[in-house]
Amino acid sequence: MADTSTRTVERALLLLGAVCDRGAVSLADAARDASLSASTALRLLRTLEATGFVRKDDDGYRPGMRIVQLGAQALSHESLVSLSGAALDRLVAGTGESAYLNVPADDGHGIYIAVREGTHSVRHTSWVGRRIPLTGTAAGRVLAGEAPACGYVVVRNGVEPDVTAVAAPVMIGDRIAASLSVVVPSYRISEHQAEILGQLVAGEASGILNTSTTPTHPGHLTIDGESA
Amino acid sequence: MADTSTRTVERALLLLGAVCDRGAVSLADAARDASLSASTALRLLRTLEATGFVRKDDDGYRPGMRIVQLGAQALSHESLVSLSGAALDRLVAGTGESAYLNVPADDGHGIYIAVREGTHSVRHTSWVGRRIPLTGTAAGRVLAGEAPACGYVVVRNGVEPDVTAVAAPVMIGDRIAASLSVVVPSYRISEHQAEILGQLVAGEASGILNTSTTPTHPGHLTIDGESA
DNA sequence: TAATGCATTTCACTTATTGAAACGCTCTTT
DNA sequence: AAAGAGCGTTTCAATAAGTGAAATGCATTA
Repeated sequence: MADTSTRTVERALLLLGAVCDRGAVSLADAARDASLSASTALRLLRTLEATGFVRKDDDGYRPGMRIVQLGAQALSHESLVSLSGAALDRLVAGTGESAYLNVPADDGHGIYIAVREGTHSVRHTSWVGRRIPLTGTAAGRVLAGEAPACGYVVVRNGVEPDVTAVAAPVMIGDRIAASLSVVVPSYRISEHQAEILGQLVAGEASGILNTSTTPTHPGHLTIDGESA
Repeated sequence: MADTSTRTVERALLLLGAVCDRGAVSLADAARDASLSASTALRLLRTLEATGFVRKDDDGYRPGMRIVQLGAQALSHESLVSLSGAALDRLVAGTGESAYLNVPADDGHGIYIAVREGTHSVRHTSWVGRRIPLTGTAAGRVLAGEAPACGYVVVRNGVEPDVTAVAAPVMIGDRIAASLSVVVPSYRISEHQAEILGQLVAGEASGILNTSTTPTHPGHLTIDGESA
């Protein structure tokens, strides 16, 4: 045994990842992806199939019901959604604008996994499950790892005209777990205010997975003479 | 080797399921859930942890980022959501009412994984990710396996007053994969019409995973003098 | 027809998994 | 305070279980 990991399980999970990444894989492709011999890959895929994590049809192996179930559970359960709830609430309370949490989905896209609508009567609106491209959006650029040193991204009038999005990464260790963002109608926010908002969002984002740091953000930001 | 399954992997996936089911488990609880010795459970959970499928915090083991990722991928990728897209569209086109797809989530609940809003100005509304109880809702009863022989469930004024829900199971083999449903404001649909709608929904539901059967549903249902 | 690629089965090798036992720890009970 | 119970963790010898090369049959392709 190498150190403290179970090779068989690692390989099976690798295969599971390969199947989910490509949507539909042949046995041979999956085996190549995971650098396994065909016989080993077959055996492991069969186990994954028997447990419902993948399913097999004419086009090869596909993600199965169980992974959808567990993913949906993890999505709705505590995990990031509940962990980020307080931060989202604070952002809405502090700015009156809509706040979102996104995670990477299939290649080139992310999805909304948590939503808090703003309190302004004119506000940005989206929904859980919505897909966004990784390019041209603030949240997308954060998920793509393009956040600059300052820790946040501001995109004015990107794929959605008239709106300004401010996003910051939620890190889990050294990986980007999600993007926390606030989206504002552009007419309501100056570039300077967007920078300040960026710092606020970045602060909240870094606090989400830090149970140690007590969230002591003043968290009040006045945009265009309106406060919350 | 028993037949054609890898015990180690099966056990690891069992643990993964246990963790996702409960949201947060101690090592001992997880081991009990999966009928494993503590040392084995520990080793497997560490492998799951190293691969990002679970994470460990002060409260025990929780679903990790990777399961959220893969679940989101499977959700957006082909899988049920896209497979059911055409059926949902047909239901909305044929009835003007909102149509939904639900899967089981954590114990006693299901969640919406696909949504098509109806075209009537007065219509039922929900969103992807929303949780529903398994009791008192048509979709829930379907997911709980309570669909009668006729193949669909009608619930009038259940947990949500004033609405009538009609749901049918989407089967994958002999298991219930999801619930397909149409939800209508009660004042707009008679009991007789609800039964007809039930047959329509049941027909669409059975067709979702049947690539063989060409979807040849007339699919036009007139409710209360309005047609789509 | 031959050649290539895939899915599948078999099987001897031995590697990697296993679970009981023991340890330190923190609570709770006596 | 001492004893007891439960948890997370580590160790280790036994052996159960996973491994991959090779062989097979079946499609496609040249």
